[in-house]
Amino acid sequence: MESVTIKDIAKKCNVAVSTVSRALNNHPDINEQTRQKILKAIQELHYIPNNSAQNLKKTASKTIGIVVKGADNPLFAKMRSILAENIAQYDYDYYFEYISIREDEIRTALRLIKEKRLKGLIFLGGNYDRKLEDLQQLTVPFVMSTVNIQEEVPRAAFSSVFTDSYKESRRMVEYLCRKGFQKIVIFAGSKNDASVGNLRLKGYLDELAANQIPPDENRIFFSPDQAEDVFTMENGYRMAKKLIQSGIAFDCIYAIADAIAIGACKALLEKGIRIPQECAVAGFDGLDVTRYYHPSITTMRQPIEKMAEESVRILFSRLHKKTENEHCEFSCELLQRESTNRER
Amino acid sequence: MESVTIKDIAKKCNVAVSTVSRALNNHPDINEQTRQKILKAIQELHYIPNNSAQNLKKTASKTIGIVVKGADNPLFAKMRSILAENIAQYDYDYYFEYISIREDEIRTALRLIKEKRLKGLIFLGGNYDRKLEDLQQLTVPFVMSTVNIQEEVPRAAFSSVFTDSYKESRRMVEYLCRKGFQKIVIFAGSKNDASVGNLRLKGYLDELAANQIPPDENRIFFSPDQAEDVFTMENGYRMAKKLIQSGIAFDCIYAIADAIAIGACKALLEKGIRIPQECAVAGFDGLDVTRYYHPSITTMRQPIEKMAEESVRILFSRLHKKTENEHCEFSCELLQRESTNRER
DNA sequence: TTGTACGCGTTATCAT
DNA sequence: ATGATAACGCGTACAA
Repeated sequence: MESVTIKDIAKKCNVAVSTVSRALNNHPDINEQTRQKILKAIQELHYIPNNSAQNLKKTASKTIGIVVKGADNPLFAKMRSILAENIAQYDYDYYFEYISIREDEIRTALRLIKEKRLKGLIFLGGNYDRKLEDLQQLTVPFVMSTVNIQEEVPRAAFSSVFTDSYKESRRMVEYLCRKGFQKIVIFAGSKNDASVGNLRLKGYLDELAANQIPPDENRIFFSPDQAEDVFTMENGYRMAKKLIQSGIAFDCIYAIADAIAIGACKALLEKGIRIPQECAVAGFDGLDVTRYYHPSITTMRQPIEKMAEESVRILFSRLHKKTENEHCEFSCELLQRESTNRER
Repeated sequence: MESVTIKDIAKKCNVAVSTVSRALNNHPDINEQTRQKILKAIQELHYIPNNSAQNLKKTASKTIGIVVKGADNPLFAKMRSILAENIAQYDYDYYFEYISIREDEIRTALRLIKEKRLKGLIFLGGNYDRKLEDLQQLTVPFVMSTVNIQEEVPRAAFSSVFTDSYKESRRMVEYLCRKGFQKIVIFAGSKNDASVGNLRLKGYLDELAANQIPPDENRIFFSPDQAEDVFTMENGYRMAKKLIQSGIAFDCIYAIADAIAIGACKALLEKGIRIPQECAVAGFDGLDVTRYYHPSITTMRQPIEKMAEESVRILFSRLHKKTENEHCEFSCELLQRESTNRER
């Protein structure tokens, strides 16, 4: 049970703990022989430094923390590796912390700053209704990546990298209208959604209005209230079943997320409803699988690779050059695929 | 920069640090008034305990560590929540650590045991060629979940929850043979694979032999050597393209992972090759998306929910009842879907 | 080049 | 009920 500490190494080698510490941290002023002796002892006793003690002692570290909210979001899996690569290029370490949708990312961040002596932070995902007060507690530079922050919060209080969910949603609906679809059903998030789901719905409504298509409550399908189950294929599948049963007329389904779109496709195809001839389908986010589905699915791709790179760039610009907070908006890429490819 | 510590709280409240500590940790012997006063100060100053210091001081904790190797493996995403729920039922905390394929999970575990004063460990993913010596370093009970350990290692040295990749692979191939497929191509892992990929390939070869089908080197397609890119749709897509171009005759593709199967399906469908009429497709693991693909994809589903539950059960049996190491094998469920549903 | 001693923030063990 | 203090494992300033 009792694990081997730096003292055990020191004792075994007949040196002081400080000498062991020097050997560990590659200090220059140490005899090569004693260093080798110590390294050997470390090997033999399977010594591993206690990171808690290290962090407690250290007054600073070259570490960037990344708080990921929603570990199962497939978008974030890709960003992870890119963030890691880019941060490593600055000769910094990084530390990922995954939290669930229910946890408070600011609180998590505060804990990490203390615990790991972080130099900076990157947030992936999270709520867009943060208060200024919350943000001001953060004592190190940080970048909100793929998060929409409420407009009331002064932009000088934080950096961000984002896409405009509302605008891009309008773009998608504008494209669908241009394609000639008249009866576009939306598979939205839950009614109490305070995040991208709501913004995308708003974009849908406004763009329909702009195209002189009167809004129809029957064509809005809300997800169940459990936030966990919204971005799933099963959810899309169920909503499409309900739609088909309802008898409501439709020629296109616009899902606010790709997973929902895939579930919808399956329900349609099962019923022998052809895509896009009888019903088109469009998703959102640009998951890889939309390309490999058959038919391939039209989607609005978020440039997550570039967004990850830019997040790191902004953070280190703040860190090294003491620059002000920056905000960088990225445009989505409309990927026109088979699922909406119908001649007018 | 200077964060608020327990001393600051003590000073503000005119009490000793030990009193603050008592308030924090719900000690019984403390005046309710002073407790309230302290709690209020904590709120106001936004105090958060330094977890490193806590862990350093604590001699024990009620925490289970979970080392996840391969964060992007979609299988593990689901197990996460189930593990969390089950551990919480025992009134224990849990701590997830995600590591890449290249990192050493034993080393990570050793570090965590010290750092977090872990009571037990669960491993998700990881190599199956661990040595006894490695395992013996672990000073707390642990369960290898969804990992295959080399057979030379004495079973008394560890607990495990697993499916038999070799056997289940044979079952899949046996099913495909029974369905009457004669020219089954396998999309395998990389040539130097030392894990499930290799075992599934072996199962394929042996089962073909058992069905008097002579092995054909041309029907074995290896993935490129970069381990990162094996379990991807793109990999399956490319392999299928190569297969089609090669002119090799085939009536079925068996992919050692669902993602690979999906990529393969797309390549076939793009070329107008009908599934399963002209070529059947089968995957492995039981990802949700196989059900929603069109055609739905036959796969061998790992009962990950039950496996997660059992892992926790075994661990706490070891912890509480001091039981010996256990090994629990789970059977996969063959999900017969449209992609192989052809009349003989 | 190496050893001694202090402090990081917290909890536990004594006193009071 | 509360306060003073040692100890957790490590890094570092300073002394030797």
